[in-house]
Amino acid sequence: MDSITPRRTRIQNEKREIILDAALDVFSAHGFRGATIDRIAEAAGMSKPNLLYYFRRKQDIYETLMQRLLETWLAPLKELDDAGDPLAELAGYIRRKLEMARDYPRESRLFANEMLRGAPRVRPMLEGDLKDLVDAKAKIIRGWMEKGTIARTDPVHLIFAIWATTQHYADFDVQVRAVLGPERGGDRRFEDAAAFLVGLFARGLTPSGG
Amino acid sequence: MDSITPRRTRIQNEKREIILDAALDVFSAHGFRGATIDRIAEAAGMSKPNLLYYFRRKQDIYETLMQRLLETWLAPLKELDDAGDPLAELAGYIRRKLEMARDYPRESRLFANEMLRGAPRVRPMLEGDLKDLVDAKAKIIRGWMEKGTIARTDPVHLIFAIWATTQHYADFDVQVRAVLGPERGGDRRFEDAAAFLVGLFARGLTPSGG
DNA sequence: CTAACGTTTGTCCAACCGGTCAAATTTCCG
DNA sequence: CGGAAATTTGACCGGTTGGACAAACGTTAG
Repeated sequence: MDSITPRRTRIQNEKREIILDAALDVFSAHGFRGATIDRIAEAAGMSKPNLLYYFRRKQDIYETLMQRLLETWLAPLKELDDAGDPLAELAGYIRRKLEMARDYPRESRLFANEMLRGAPRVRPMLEGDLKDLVDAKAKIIRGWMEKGTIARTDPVHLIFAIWATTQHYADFDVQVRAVLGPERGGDRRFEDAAAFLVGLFARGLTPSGG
Repeated sequence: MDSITPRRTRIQNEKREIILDAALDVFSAHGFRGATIDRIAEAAGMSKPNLLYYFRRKQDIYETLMQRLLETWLAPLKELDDAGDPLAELAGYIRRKLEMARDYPRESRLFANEMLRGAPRVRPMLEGDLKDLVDAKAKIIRGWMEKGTIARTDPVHLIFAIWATTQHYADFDVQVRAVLGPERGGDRRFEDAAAFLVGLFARGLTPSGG
């Protein structure tokens, strides 16, 4: 990447943050094509040309957003610790991912949308950084399996399952709420999900016999 | 709904199918806004006005598609049988859903996209038919739990987990392939996923003790 | 104060897009 | 065959959208 970091004024830093936050709203709700510069500008409380003064093209906003997203997205997995107790480590990972689904649903949906579209803007990083990280963590998990601390299964598909089940609560939020109904679909739903998922994976990963 | 079924000629039936298939391609790849009538018409091998002769508005195509999708989407869950062996029934359900992710990825992505956008066109049915079906099947699962055949957990979150893990292989296909790499990301991936998921849920649902 | 620089906006434009329409062509059926 | 109905298309239209631009306005350092 470019090593030149453009000098930015105080106002530039502030406004860029405001724009990025507004853009996250709009992009995550409507997708790249569905989001218009006008809407983002309105959400950011400024005129369209003013917004375009800070980001020259719509793509630039989206790419900046995506770049940041990817960093924060991998953070929870990075914390998975070889030295910790396997089941506790995995339970902690599930909880962290679920908290991200709860606290950063916009980011989750933005990411999901990019994947649905075939990851046109981030495929190289999926095959690079992401694959490397997953491989490294899969190795740790495989180590635990070989020691017999957890049941023997496919570590990569296990990671997929954790991603899928946790992100589901952000990406398919409407469906989750609709099916759970007004009571169980309220704030409780993340605690219920955490209890269920931690239980499911714990039992699913407990070594069967000897 | 309208009880009047419009009379259609042979050509109308054929062309409408061609259009719907082309539209499924385009909508599932680009979303509603990202899909243009021109692209759908091109994919269907006809001119734009010709396409609009069969479907007067873009929305009509989308809604027809969505209506059909919902029917086929719920079919696998409907098959869940009270009288069958609980673990075998659930394993069968997982396999069926995974086969759908493999054989109908466009439908899966179209549905995922609709959910991501907040289900603007199908929310009523989520709260109606879908909720009813899930409630009914959750009752069956709860029955099995009370009989002690499977472990006691939340049946609805269990269904969510099955949906999430299976659809993941269609919706996040790019990511799955990228992380698995060229070898394990080939045709094998669905068999590997099936083996992993059936195992995970089987162990996760086996009653712990007495 | 003032010149230079940073910020903001009204106006404009070309491309795109959903949809219309009338005219041309093809299919169907007696 | 022949005419009516169904099908197909080129041309067109109005609205939207991404983005350009220059002029106006604000800020700040010397």
